[in-house]
Amino acid sequence: MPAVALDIARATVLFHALSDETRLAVLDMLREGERCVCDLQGALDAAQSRLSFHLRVLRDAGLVNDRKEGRWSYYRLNHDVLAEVHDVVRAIGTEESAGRRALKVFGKCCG
Amino acid sequence: MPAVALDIARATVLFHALSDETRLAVLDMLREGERCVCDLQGALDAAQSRLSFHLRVLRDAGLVNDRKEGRWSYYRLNHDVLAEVHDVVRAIGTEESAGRRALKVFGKCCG
DNA sequence: TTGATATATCAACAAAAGTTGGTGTAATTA
DNA sequence: TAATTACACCAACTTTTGTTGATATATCAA
Repeated sequence: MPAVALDIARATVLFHALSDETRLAVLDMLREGERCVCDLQGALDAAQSRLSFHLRVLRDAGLVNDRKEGRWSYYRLNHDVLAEVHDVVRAIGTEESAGRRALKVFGKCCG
Repeated sequence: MPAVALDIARATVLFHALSDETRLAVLDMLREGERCVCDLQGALDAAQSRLSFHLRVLRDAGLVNDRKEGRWSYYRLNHDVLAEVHDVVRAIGTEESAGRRALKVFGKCCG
């Protein structure tokens, strides 16, 4: 019996959003902070509609938030949802044995 | 400049392997320990070739290891690779600012 | 040896995801 | 106001993934 139940449907959406090179490149850029679409476009050399498509996937999964200012849209990481992903991964590596939690990994960094 | 460089190609493979309900259900079962394919098949009610396909995706990504014994194949989680995923997620949520690492999240569980 | 079981793999097909080029709209500048 | 910019969204198409049913192989049991 798992220590923490996995919400498999939700996890699938999150991991799917993370499973594309363009989207990961976007997230990688957003590590440094908020960016407008035009910046991302320039840096990633992706066609505008393509980038827009990927940003929507990220936004729908909740991994990024956006904000409109004038004619620009600014995107930024949603750290809460990144933390959610983090927890999901941790849950997969955790089992319940003999009635109490046993961490199989992550000992170095997680309580 | 990111605190930890992301290996985007590798991360894509890992997240892709995690982005399917059947595969996550398999991993969820393996949290409790090693299982033979027949057990997984019974529990997940998946056609044999379908399950075999998904196990291969997981194995190719390194998320599970397998072992053959008689006519059974046993699969188990590869905790090292789960830890790798964990680190990737953590890296995405981490930025470098003013020359030193700044964790934006994960404060509760990670150093 | 014959037959059954466990599982991998393959080819054909179906479904989902990603790309491209175009259109629409709001904001901005000339 | 007219032209331009930033961006979302759509339809058609391409590519990638996943499913199904069949076949192949190894092991084990009778």
